[in-house]
Amino acid sequence: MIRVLIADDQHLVRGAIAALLNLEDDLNVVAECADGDEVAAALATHPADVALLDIQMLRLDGLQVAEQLRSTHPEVKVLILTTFDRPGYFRQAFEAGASGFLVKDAPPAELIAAIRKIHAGNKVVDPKRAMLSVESKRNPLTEREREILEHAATGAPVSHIAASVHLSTGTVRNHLSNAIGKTNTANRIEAARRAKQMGWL
Amino acid sequence: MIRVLIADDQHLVRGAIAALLNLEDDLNVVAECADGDEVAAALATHPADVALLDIQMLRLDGLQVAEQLRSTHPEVKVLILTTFDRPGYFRQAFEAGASGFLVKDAPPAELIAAIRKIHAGNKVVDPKRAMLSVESKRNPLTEREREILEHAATGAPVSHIAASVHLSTGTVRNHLSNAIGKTNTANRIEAARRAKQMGWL
DNA sequence: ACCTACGCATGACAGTTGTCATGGCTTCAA
DNA sequence: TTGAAGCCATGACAACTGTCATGCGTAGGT
Repeated sequence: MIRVLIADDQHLVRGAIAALLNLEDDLNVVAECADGDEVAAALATHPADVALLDIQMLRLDGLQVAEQLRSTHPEVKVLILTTFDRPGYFRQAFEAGASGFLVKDAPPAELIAAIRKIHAGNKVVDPKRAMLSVESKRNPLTEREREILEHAATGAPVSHIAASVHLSTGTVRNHLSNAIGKTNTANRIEAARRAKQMGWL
Repeated sequence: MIRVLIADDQHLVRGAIAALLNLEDDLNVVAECADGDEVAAALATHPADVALLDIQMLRLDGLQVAEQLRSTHPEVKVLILTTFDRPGYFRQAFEAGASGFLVKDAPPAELIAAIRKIHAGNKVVDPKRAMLSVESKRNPLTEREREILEHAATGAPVSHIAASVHLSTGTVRNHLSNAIGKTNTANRIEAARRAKQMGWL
């Protein structure tokens, strides 16, 4: 019997996936978490073999949880789930110690198969995605550029960004200009979009 | 036995919800659709009592399908499902003839209860959301403003927008300026975000 | 027929943004 | 120690953006 933990911020999806998995004779959902920061506590009372972690969670995202589990619960295998298939996620997932990576667009049978494979000690890798990942480069943005780009994504003018980061407007514009260059885009908005898409943000 | 159709572009979520519903003795998932434009065909071969429609679908979204079903299959009750709880969606759902509206964040039991209520001829309304909806105004944007704002959301410069809409740059800027005014924001980016949030886009 | 709302367009002005050159400061590795 | 890389800052220029006044045409409603 494979014990499964599910972490996903959408209650309905979480419950539905649990129902799906419990239909399998060899799978048993032992815990459900609405956010990443509940995972550790859940594992303490409900030990699991495989953790299904959604990337998009409010307080602590799936990648961070995976990173955490690697040291605190190395016996728990991690399968990262995500709604959006961004190139950077794939690499980040495995860097964080995950054993598998699956998009929510995949057929249910694939999820079930993936859980079994992972439990058996194998990695679950989509060849197509793996190829893409090789091409996608590592985050070229500096800490500051990331920080400022995040503010820019909200549409805030330079003056606001500068104020909230405690920098001069000139410096902010320099950082933005750098980010625009590195993302190969034409303005801060596209830069922010691209960076997010690449998983750099 | 209540026959249910599910339309959601994420295969895993679709299948999982189906599994969840099939656990109930009085519910039976008779069809699954990956996009809104498959619903009509599915209903032709698999008549259903209740249609679960996700708003976010690529080719034909849940609201459009609801609108369509109102005339072509008035006997099918519609329950709109959505990931994002935007004020405008709620109103739009009922304007499109839906019998219920549920966020994917709701507990699974609530979905099941909602389906039964709807099948019994009742409307499913979350009181909190209904209150919000009263306050939220109807879309004040004109067709053109919407169209241009959508382009602006991608970060494209005015010149690009103008080219792809076949207008002069001056006109585009006027439309944007109007949209910015109507959304009570400071620039096109914030305007686009606000409009999306309000369900105006 | 008249008013209103919408779409389209220009031109002009001020403000914001992207780029560049340049310089000073720190940290880290060769 | 020297150099590279990052961070911060100025100042200046060109380009882009938001606003406003003004005008014309078309459709809808009264």
